[in-house]
Amino acid sequence: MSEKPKFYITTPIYYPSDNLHIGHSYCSTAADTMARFKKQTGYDVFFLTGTDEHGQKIERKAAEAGVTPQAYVDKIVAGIKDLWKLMDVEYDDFIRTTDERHVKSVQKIFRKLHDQGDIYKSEYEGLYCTPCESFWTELQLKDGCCPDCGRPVEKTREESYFFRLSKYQDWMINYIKEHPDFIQPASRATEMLNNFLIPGLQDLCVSRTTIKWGIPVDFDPKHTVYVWIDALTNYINALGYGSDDDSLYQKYWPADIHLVGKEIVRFHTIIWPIMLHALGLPLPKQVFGHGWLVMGGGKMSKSKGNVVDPVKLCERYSSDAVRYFLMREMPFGSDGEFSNEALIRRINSDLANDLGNLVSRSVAMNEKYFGGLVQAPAEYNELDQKLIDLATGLWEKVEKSMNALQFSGALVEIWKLIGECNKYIDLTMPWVLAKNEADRPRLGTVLYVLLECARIVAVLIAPTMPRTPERIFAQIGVTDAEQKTWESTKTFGGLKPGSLVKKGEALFPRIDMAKELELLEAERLAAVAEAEKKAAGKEELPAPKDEEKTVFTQKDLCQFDDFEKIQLVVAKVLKCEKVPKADKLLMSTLKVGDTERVVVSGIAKFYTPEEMVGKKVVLLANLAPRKIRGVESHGMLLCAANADESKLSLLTVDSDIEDGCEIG
RNA sequence: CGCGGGAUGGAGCAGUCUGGCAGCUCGUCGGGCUCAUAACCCGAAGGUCGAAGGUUCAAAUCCUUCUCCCGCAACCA
Repeated sequence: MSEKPKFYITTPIYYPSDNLHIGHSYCSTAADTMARFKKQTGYDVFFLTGTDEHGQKIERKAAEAGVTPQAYVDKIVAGIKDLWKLMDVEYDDFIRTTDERHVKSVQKIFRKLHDQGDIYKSEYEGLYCTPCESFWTELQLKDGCCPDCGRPVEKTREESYFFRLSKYQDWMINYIKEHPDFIQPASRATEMLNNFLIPGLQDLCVSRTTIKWGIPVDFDPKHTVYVWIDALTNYINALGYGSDDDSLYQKYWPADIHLVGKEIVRFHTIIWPIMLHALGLPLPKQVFGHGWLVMGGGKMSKSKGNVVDPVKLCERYSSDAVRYFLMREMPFGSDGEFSNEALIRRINSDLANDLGNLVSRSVAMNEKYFGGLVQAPAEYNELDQKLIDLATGLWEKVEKSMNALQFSGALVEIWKLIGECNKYIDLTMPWVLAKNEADRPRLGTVLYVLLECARIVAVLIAPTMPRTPERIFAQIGVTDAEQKTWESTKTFGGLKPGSLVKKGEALFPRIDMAKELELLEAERLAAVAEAEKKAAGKEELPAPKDEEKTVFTQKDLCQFDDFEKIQLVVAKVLKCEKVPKADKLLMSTLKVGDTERVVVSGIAKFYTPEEMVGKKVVLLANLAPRKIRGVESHGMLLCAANADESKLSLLTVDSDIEDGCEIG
């Protein structure tokens, strides 16, 4: 018995702080398509996905919802699993970082790295700048002082465990240079080397004492394992690495492909490999960083109402259509724009007009002219042969593209055959042949060629569109398993004469673009209104329900003397401009009584310089000056901001009062 | 001078590594066909390939400089 070659592919474990959007679907669809393709071409495939459930953000979200973190993620994860089911993402395992198996293994790995000296406890002696709230390494210090503010750094009592990334830096650089296929697309490798590796790696903080929702360090329980070791090791923990039964690990590791978004390439190509190397384990063969789906109006965000919900799209247009669009629209690896218009255009032209209509007309003619009975082909002429050669040679081109993860390229090749088939109908004109009894054999041959091509197409699109092939088979009269194998596309004649074709409903009904866009736009507006209503409700009524409450945690008490030190005054904005080479900073010239001063604030994302001018704002006047991006800032403008800083509001005075007035 | 990516007919993209008539899809216009989901097939219009300079018999492609866009990093007293 010959062993099948193995293939292990993973998606990132997604962060279930909220429902997933179309970007996550994109990544998972790609992984699923690849997994299906490999299965179809004879591999023993293991496809892993999952969720990364720890950390502060989820802790906070759960508190806002008034439930435990576990209950919170359980609910989101259930939704994620439903989504994958809806989209036919067929994983072999779904790992959750709250799984017992994962927790145990993380603790074991942490301990092992600690015992062998790769993880150490640090005290930060002399390396903390209190005003900057930043830790610095020896290398970063300027003349022994904080490189940011130039003030002396202090000691801190806060302790953390650190992973010795720096120790492996040179090894990592060499590895990347010697394995050009390790990071794909190749431009990402350059980016990693120039941006992070060559400037030098810092040791990585791998534990926190301030976060409670996470995996405790078993030999030092006041520490919680911080994201890196927790999240990244899922790829081996899911296989049972280090457990009583590590047979899956033995069989499938190292991974053939880690599919990741470009934003996390860095973690997967620097931190993760070094971790594995330190553990004495082999590295994944390839990390592929795919691009993002960007919206016309910029990145997706709730308040813009441009978050695309894959559930809605799949329900409306079928998951196969959505999967096709995602895989076809942009070359894998680069960014692509998502729009409803583009989606509908693809569905209409590629799926309805080209593929759906081809099947429909071929089947209809066979029914009309032969009562549905598939004819045995007579001799093939030159025209037939050309089409046949194209069809039977297609698998090779598709394999080549698919193996390079060029999903769109593979689909383009398949659609060339579909196009040629449509042309073939025009050239052979079956409806003319049908008029002449003598042409019956020729007519039968033409229709056979068409139906057989449809069969080949159906087999080849299966990885991307798992449902459509069966619908095509049902119409063209394919019933046997061996007519559906990858192998069967290499020779012409899989379709059996004497089978019965049967016209079914349209594979992909045409969509009325104008009407549909209008509908979708109306829905979008409704969603925005909903979001705004929610946001407004949040401000007016402190806590209407268990929904979206802002958590308030009171800090340590402060004495009146402490408060007395602070000098707040009214200031008038005379002039305001952007700080060059900084997107978040505005530089305002303020009038305070008979004096003027310049203050830099991180509010450029929320206010334009023009609208700042003339405002009467609240200034913290006696704050020590600080140089920011080359500009000396004398004080701070008071603002209110929510936790994730998606909203910010400048404090102004309620009625007209002169600048310079004290507040207190 | 932080790092990287991008600029190609109305829209979206390929081609750039390895120079050799500028290509694809959608849209527009004209024609054909009637088997089919008003679909399909053929043809046409439309681009000085972001700008300038250079190398070459020949540049979208190689070199230099510049402009604009997008990510990452930095920045939020």
